[in-house]
Amino acid sequence: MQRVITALYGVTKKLDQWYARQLADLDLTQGEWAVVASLARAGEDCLTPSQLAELTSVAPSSMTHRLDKMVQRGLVARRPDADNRTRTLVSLTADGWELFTSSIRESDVVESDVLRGLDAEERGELARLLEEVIAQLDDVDA
Amino acid sequence: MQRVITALYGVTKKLDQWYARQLADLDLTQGEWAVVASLARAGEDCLTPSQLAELTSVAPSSMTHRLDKMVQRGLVARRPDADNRTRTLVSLTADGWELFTSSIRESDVVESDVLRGLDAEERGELARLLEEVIAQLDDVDA
DNA sequence: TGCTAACCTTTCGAAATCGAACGTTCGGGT
DNA sequence: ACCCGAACGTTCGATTTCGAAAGGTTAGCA
Repeated sequence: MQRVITALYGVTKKLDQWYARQLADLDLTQGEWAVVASLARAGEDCLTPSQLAELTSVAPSSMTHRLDKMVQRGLVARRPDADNRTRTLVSLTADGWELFTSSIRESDVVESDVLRGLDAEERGELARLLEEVIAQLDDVDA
Repeated sequence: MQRVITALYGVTKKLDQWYARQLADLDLTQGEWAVVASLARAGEDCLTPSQLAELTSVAPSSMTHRLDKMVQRGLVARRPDADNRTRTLVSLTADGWELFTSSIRESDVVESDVLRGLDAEERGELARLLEEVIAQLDDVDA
């Protein structure tokens, strides 16, 4: 079913363009936004650079540089883990949180625009099918 | 519906890993494969570097370098367009075609693996929903 | 014809990314 | 107590990518 894969990449390509446009206003890279969003989702728990690299599909060495920039900009903070001194914990600063909460509204608008063509039932069905595919892929990986 | 977007990116992320693994055997980048596939899909018609850049979501200047490497490797060929001399036409060489046809079988295997969890009807439904979303996004762009 | 605006490709410097190697630290085994 | 393998973050050099500017070509228009 080449058709499914083509459609999949078509949607994500469009979606990337959407996000790139929105993020340009915030002077943020998609990768940097992925870091902010990951940390926000983690909530109180901090994440390590390795975890962030894994979550955002990037090499650990790239994450080092990315975090350097974001620390310098005051969005995130690094601090050593008291329990395991090989680890470093990364967390959102107050500015980072503010940037997240202020831009999440825009993001909501985007998502509703993206899915405007589908009613609630169709959205649920789409999510279900995609999650089914993910589950299969997870099994194959393991 | 954050759930849909999350699932979407989840699938494409897994899918990218899949393709990266398969392509590693051919010593090909995903970007290079995208060029080969685009040219193959175009068939007899040649494509310009700009078109390839657009199709593969990359800057034109990046495509120049990418094509340099692929020409040197003998996968594609550049030749001037007789009708419009600002244009350059890119086409697959015999080696490029061979690489495409030989690897397309692997690709088919991958895709059937990816969608193993869905029956024919579900696949059709998934494709339909995704294409609906694309149509909406196209409208918004225009 | 001559001129201008637009387009296509390439070149160039800057930035991001990657893979490999390194130093440090943790945990298990002897 | 000691050593060794594994994990973690970082540094380094090489590769890839991007944005801006340059060079060359076409099409429209006076």
